[in-house]
Amino acid sequence: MTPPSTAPSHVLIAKLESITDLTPEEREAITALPMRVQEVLADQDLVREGDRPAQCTLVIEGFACRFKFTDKGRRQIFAFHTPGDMPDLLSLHLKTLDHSVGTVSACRLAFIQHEHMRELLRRHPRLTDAFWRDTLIDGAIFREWMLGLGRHDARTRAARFFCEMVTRLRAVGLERDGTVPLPLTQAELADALGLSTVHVNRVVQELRRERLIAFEDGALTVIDWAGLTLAGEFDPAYLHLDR
Amino acid sequence: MTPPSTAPSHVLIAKLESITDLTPEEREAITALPMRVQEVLADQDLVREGDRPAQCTLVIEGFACRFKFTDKGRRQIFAFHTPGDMPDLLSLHLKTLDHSVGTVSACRLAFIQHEHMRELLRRHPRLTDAFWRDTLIDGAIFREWMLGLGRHDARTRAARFFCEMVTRLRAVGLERDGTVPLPLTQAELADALGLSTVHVNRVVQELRRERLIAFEDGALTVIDWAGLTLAGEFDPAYLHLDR
DNA sequence: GAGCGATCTTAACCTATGGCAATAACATGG
DNA sequence: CCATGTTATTGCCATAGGTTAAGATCGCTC
Repeated sequence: MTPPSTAPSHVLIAKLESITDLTPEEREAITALPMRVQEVLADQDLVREGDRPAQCTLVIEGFACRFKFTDKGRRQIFAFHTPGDMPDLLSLHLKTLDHSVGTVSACRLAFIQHEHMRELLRRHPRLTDAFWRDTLIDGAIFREWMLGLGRHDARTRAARFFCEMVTRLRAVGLERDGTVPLPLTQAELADALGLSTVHVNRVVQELRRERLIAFEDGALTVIDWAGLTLAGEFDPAYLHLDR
Repeated sequence: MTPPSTAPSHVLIAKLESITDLTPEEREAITALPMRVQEVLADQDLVREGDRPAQCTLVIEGFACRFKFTDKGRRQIFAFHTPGDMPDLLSLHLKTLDHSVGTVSACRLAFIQHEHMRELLRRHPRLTDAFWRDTLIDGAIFREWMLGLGRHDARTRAARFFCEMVTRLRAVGLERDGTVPLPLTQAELADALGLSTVHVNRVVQELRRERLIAFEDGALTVIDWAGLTLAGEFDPAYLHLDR
């Protein structure tokens, strides 16, 4: 992992500043937030459906996801979370979690007690708005995935997913010369796209064959952005990266 | 339509009290909220994707929905909204709408200027939490629909949808001896469930034949709640009706 | 009460995607 | 270097659900 040189709150500030603006005092208040930092291996559950957490999780490094199982054991992944995201921020207002949160890759995480979050928001109403806005964008992403799950075919769904991830990762500064970290297996992709692993494989290969993307070794490179956005009918408006 | 005897804010208070508790002052502040009431016919767009509304909509009577079209003209409905709901509350923090809102049936609506909402929330931080919580429950419902769209077959999806609507409408007092208003065409149902109208018809008839529901004339009656929840793998936890 | 539009229903046929199973390609640890 | 586990790939066949189109119903309106 990278050296712990960066304060854990930096990624959070960067994330918030990708969707809103912060005053120096607000940045300072966030930096002063008490956090417990911890390294977690890949594929670990952080909180489970039905839990009543007393703290929020902040992703500092690595990928996390939110998911739920069908009674028959089929999994749907609702969201992937990247550095700066708080996958269970909603636990602040929804006492018992209606889905699970887990790591996808090895992660460095920070845990923030609810009481500290509440204190921060009480003192800084504009931060309340910022975090609220963040959860609303979360919801906008859900809707966009719903549109895909309900009305787009497999290829379109995959293409738009790749578009979204590139756009989001770019917004928090994780793009390096056209390449973005995306440490997902095809099985995880399948659970997110509502497809079988076999069909994900077919579709990913199709996108590769069409020279739209390269996706290997946990990294995604867009070869043909115009082509990919066209294939995915992608319009980033729903990400509300207004800045 | 029913006589305008009830103040428009009453449904909003009832809705909020189904998910949180309010003090007398808070109820009063909501009642004092300036609203413009208006009747709207069925199938009218209220706001469209890309709009930048300066007001929020409150459903007083009737059904509204939120939706978006694919480039190829296929529609996905994200949510149905019932009396007490504010389908575009999110416009308070997301300047430009990423989806449209329209009426499903004829509706009585109230419009509240953003500035008045902001003023209310500034004065009553606990109401901020309540409305935030409401948008989070909104998100929880999206996730549940995603699980259905991605991982449940058509019959299960339909059954769980009917379970959800009954539960929600019951929570705001719209159930009358086992029957609930549900003025949706099968085409609208199809757009919500991510199916074709033909297949919705097949599945609805199946649920009727199994004597689980009656669904006609804009009303839904559950004949066999145990059977329906089983068919839909329905667990109302995600609705967070904790009260 | 004839005509019209919306909705629902049924049928016949078609296709995108799923399920299963075998194989390949790597990593990892001993 | 071998054994093992995970992930990716390929092929074959099965099926849920889509598509198209033709009625059937049921208000409405003129």
